[in-house]
Amino acid sequence: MTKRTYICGLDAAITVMGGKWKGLILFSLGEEGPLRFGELRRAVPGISERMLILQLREMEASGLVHREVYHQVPPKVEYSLTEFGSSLNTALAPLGEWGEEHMERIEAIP
Amino acid sequence: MTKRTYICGLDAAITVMGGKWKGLILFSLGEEGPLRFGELRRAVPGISERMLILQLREMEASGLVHREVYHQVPPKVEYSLTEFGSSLNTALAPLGEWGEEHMERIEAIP
DNA sequence: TTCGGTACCCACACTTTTGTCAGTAGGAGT
DNA sequence: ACTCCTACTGACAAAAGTGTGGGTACCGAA
Repeated sequence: MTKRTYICGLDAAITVMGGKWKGLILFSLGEEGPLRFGELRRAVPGISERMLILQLREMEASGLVHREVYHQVPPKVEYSLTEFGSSLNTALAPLGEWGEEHMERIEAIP
Repeated sequence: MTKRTYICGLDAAITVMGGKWKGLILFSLGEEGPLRFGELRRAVPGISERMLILQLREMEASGLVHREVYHQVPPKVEYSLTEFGSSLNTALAPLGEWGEEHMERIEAIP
C-alpha cells in the first residue's frame, strides 16, 4: 500500500498476489473455470469465508478477477479470471511446477 | 508451519518463499552472485537488518541459500544461492517478467 | 585507550493478517 | 408462519509480521 514505485517486476508481482491465498484462488479459477462463491470455497481447502471474500475483493480491485452477479434467490455470484488474471496465472505456472517437483523436500522443511 | 500436506505445488512454493522479502532476496542473489550481508542489505532497498537476518535464516533452513563465514576481523559472511535456491529463482523469472510488463497497471492499483 | 567497521542478537511495541462466530436479505418450499 | 439456501457483513481477538533502538564481539589503527 506504500505509494512508492516498486524496485523490480518481481516486487510488483508479489505485491498483487499478496499473501497465502491469492495464488491458490487464481490457480483454482484457472483450472476449473468460472466458479461461484461456494464452489471456490471448496476448491481452496482451509480458507475461511471471510478470507475468501477479502481476497476476492482485493483481486477484483486489482482487476485480476471478474465478479458476475445473477439476480436470483438464493443468490448466485460467479467469479472468473480476467485477461489480466489469466496472464498472471500463466506466469505462476512454472512456480507451481517447481513446487510439485520439490514437494517432498519442501514438506520436510518445517 | 502447519504439518499438513500442501494442496498443490503452488501452495508449497508460496510457503517456502513466504512473505514479501524472500523473492527479492533470491532475485538479488541470482542477479549479483554471492553477496555479503551489507551488500545484500543495499541490494534490497527498504529491508531492515532484522528482517534480512530473519529471512536469511529461514532460507538457510529451507536450503535455498548457503552461508559462508570467513573468519576475519571485521567479520565477513557471504550468502549465495544453492542449487535448490537457484531452481526456485528460475521458476520465479516469469513472474518477474510479468511484473515488469504490467508495472504501470500494478502501480495504478492502490 | 578509544574508535571504526562488520555482522549480528535482543526486548519491546506496533501493525497487518488471519481466524471465529455470530448475523442479514429475500424468495421458495412446506 | 416458518425454515432453507446462498452470499455475504461485522465485531472481536489471536497470531504473525515488522520496525526501532539499543547492545555484543573482535581486531587493527590512531
